[in-house]
Amino acid sequence: MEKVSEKMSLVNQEALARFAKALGHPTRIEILVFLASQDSCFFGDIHDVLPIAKSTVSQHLKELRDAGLIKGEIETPKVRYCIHKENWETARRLFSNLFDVFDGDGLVC
Amino acid sequence: MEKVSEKMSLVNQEALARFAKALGHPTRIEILVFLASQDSCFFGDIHDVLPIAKSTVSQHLKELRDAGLIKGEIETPKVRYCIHKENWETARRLFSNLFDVFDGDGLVC
DNA sequence: AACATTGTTCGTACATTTGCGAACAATATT
DNA sequence: AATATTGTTCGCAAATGTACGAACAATGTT
Repeated sequence: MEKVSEKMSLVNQEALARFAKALGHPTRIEILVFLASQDSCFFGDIHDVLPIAKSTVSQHLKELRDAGLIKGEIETPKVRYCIHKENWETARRLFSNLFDVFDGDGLVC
Repeated sequence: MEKVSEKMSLVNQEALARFAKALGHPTRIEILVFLASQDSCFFGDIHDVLPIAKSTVSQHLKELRDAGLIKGEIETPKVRYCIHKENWETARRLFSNLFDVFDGDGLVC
């Protein structure tokens, strides 16, 4: 394992990979986009726009929660989900740093 | 499945999820960062900086290739890998659009 | 022709992910 | 206390992902 460029140190690889993994399913992207575009975001609303079982929706939400991209809080008897603002910004920055690592003017195959 | 916001149409969800999935492993992030920071990028160079079997490295490279993030071309007897410039830009734009969908000034849980 | 170098592919083993329905928990309503 | 509502959790099955060493392919070198 060699030393890497300075730019690379801007990329927390483990954290980035974890965010990316959470984003790595179409349904989860769809959930995030829906959440990001909604003010109200109960579980039921999310389930209504997806063609899959509620248990599966719940599982995807759990993964997004575990990854830190969303938050869920109980408003009995419902659960309100929304983007986790701080971590969303962190993820944005990590991805931005990753894509900036490649200087497009360099050598290309 | 409801109609979604206009912003959402900027996010090609399938393509984005596919890129994200490819990015969803620390080793693949490491490979990409290494590639992006190198002019020369033979398979062996990549293998040298990773603590895993070459067959596993080859597999990760294949996934990155299949996702379109990198290109590999034979320079006998070596194989030169590098970032796939066009698709890299596409991915950058897709992620950027995704993260921009969330307007941080909206309601938060 | 044998051998070395460079990577890929194959076969295997194990872990993780995805998806579903059924069962469950927590609270509100009759 | 039975019922209804809202989501989560459980248990299962099938598919995918991860990692390794061995075998292989393609070329270059003795």
